[in-house]
Amino acid sequence: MPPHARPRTRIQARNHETILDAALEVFAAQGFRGTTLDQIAEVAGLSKPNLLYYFPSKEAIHQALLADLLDVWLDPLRAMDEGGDPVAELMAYVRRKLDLARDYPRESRLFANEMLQGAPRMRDVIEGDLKALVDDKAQVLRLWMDQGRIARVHPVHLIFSIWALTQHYADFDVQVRAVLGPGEDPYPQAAAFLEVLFRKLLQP
Amino acid sequence: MPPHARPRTRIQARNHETILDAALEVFAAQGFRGTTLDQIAEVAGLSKPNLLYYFPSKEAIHQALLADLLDVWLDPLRAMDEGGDPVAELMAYVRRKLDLARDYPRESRLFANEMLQGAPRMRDVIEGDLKALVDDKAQVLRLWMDQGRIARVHPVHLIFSIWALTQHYADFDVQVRAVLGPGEDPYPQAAAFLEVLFRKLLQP
DNA sequence: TCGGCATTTGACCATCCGGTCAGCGCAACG
DNA sequence: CGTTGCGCTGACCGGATGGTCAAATGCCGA
Repeated sequence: MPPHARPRTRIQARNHETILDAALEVFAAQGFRGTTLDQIAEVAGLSKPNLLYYFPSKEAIHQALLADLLDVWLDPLRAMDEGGDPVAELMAYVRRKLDLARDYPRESRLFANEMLQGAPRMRDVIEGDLKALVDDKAQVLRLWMDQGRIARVHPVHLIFSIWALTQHYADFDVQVRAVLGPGEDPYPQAAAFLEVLFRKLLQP
Repeated sequence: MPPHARPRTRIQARNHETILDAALEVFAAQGFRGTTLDQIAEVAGLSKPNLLYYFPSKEAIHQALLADLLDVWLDPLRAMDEGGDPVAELMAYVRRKLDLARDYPRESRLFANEMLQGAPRMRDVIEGDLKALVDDKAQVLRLWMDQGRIARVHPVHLIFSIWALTQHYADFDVQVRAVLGPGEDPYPQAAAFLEVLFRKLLQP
């Protein structure tokens, strides 16, 4: 019987991972509908029926990727500590988010694809966990603003701006590199630029 | 003979437009591979063979959309005038770009889709016209910085930041609205937020 | 009114796609 | 050494998909 539950043997663990990695590659670039099982199979170096031995359907592979995604994605925001120094906490968040964009661009693009399509498979999480977390952190930001420790701006749009500016480097990588010219590494420049931008913005 | 050239009669003009509008709708949400001619046909209210009477292929419809796109997209940047007041010019660019995101979100998403896929059908334009325009405007920005009229930051990343922050509201519309809560119009808030952000960033 | 061209469509085709299934090779174990 | 069950595959299926075509319909000027 196909192991549609969590991996149990070593072979299952390895192939599970191989398939998810290949699927991430293709889904991130082509979106859900644009991706075929054959493409995933080829990237994974496995046969199509073998894919379906480990996952019950294309849907299930996609779901598995999305399920893992949001946790990793929101971790840096969760780490923002009310007790720390406001500017330092926010700058650390920006830096971690930019590192995520650099180190996990495929995950960023998978997420972007889902958003572009109207989040048909993530609505619940977005309106639930994500909104709750943002509301929570927005309260922290408001507190810091009330205390005069950072400038008063719309706290949710402040968070949006961090998302937009960091994910842009992963999602629009081709454009960024084409415009900067070959040989330029965008990320150190981006880090320096965002450092200045947010420091100025937050200055009370 | 099918009019695969530019529209000549009134009917051709109307149907050309109807098809492109419907195609924009679907391509923007599903990407190129994820879109089917049947979907476009249904949105357009035409039969599939009729679509192919006006365009030789699905590719051709997509190409037609992309060809129109970049011009509209880059117009506000082109309008940035070396002779004007630096901060006013940049703020006007931000505002126009945000208006574009609000009024033409489908175009923004079509572009985003293309970028996510690695710009397979736009590489040339990106590396050619787009890069040339950005290089040109970056020179203007450097001049303004040399004159001490705006703060010194990486000019290309400054442009990136305008793109990222404005397009985010179109591309991630679902997320933005879900997090802000129902009934909130993101755009006035975004306009106010970006006004503050860029004014502070540009302050010498 | 009528001839001719523009427009539209139903039927069709080859290919692709997600998914199924019977069975093969093989290692573990009695 | 036979059996059992995991991992894997070739062949296949029904439906979707991009595209074709001959024929039907609509529109317009002479």
